[in-house]
Amino acid sequence: MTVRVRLAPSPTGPLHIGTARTAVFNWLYARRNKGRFLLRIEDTDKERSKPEFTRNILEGLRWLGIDWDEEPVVQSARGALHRQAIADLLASGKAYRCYCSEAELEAMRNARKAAGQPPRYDNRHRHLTADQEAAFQREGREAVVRFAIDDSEEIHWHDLVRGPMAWSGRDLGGDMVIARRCPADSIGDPLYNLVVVLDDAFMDISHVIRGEDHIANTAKQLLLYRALGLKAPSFAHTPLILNRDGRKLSKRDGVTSISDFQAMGYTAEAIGNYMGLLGWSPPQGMGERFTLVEASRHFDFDRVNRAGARFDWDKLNWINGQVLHGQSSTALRAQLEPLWRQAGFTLAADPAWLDRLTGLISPSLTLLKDGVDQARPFLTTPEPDQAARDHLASEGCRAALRLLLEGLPDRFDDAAVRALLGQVAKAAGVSRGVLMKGVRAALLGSLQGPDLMASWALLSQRGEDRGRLLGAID
RNA sequence: GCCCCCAUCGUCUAGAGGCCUAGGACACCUCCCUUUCACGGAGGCGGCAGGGGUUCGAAUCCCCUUGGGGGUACCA
Repeated sequence: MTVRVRLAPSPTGPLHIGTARTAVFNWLYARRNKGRFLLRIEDTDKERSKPEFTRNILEGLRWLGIDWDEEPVVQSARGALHRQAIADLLASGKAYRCYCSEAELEAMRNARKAAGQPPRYDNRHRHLTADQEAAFQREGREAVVRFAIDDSEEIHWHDLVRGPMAWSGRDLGGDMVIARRCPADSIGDPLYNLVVVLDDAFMDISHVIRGEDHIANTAKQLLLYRALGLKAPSFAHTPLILNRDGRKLSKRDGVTSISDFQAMGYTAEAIGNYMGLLGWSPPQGMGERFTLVEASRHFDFDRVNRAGARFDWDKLNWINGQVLHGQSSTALRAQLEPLWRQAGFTLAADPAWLDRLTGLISPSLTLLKDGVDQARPFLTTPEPDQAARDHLASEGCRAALRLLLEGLPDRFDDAAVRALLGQVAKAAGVSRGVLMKGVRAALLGSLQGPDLMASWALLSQRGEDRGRLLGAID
């Protein structure tokens, strides 16, 4: 059987990390099984759906390296088909019109709650006589369409992640609404559970891979598949991504959209790697660092965990650092350059020099944007911070720098400069450490940073060292 | 309330009855490298929620308890 999976985001917000992780699992499964990964834009919530969100979602997926194999299906374009299916269900008696008002339903729920029973619809309009219906219509009452669910119904499926699953019809909340309220002579907007079934069948989806928050929906949808005479796909319910408090990660948890992570300087590779690690574990010997393409050679549900996974910034940061550190200076420089320009740095014409600078600061990067602050003292004239100023003002420091300047060779030479450093420290009566720190303060305006000799060499190549040393002593 | 799911170091996880004195990664701590900060290297701290079974033997199987999560929409 050909594997056909899909991601069905609703464009009511930017691509969310949870949706992206679902996308990753679907994509991984499709690629692993030489199947197809499809997209369906669920834009039937007209109020909240926005084209810019669709764009954001598509761009985010592309950025992550998640490609799709067919033109995305747009759900709103299939409304007529959905309504026809509802009409058929109505005609066959599997669905019916319910004329209950919001207030009635509300009262029903409250009464059951008060009686210590689960709130649910009591199916009171399931068997209305023609006279009763006519009476409601004369009153001008609008109706929703409900799909009948018998209490005696026992629903079973084999979940690819969780194994055998069972659900009872009586726990589904009563006959389910499949079309919104509207005048009783027509059919209102088709609702989620019905539409998903219709569209998944239309797209010939073989495996539905989604978060475990959909488990109850699966029970309802299975009933719909049967009523509609459609073949049900296999289901895999993945664990949820949890926030710091162990609850389902939501938009309210701060940074949760892929575009935000991107803007913060996370690499697509790191995000993909980390999402692959949340809920799935690579086979022994594979290690924790992998690209999605690598993971796609091994992905299977037997290594998908059942418990939710807490989102851990520390781990993500570590992975991102690893990705950055593993990049060639040239590749990294290419990504840094736009950020440097954005920061207003004037870049040297010599890309080789920028490559060397990148190589120097690379190990201290966690996020791409860290490269801005790290490169700043090299690409602009630094303003010494308090600690640097204090050190320069310390006993004998400036005198030693003056002495150093006098002996500095025209052409920077590592060995010669090291030797000179020793001589000068001795002559000036300061420790080598004090001198070195002084040089660092003068050159870079800070007491901490990358390797001093390498930094110095870099600056001297741009003819920047002498002036900075001079500037520090007067 | 009701239904469902889940349960190994602080976090992510390995573990499919003896290989477990429970392994790895992140975080944390110590040391090494180093003028400094990082990076890197070497160590360390730290866990099978509890109770019953089953078995010669249980982190692994079963039951109960506890805890956590999800769902209970005329959203998706």
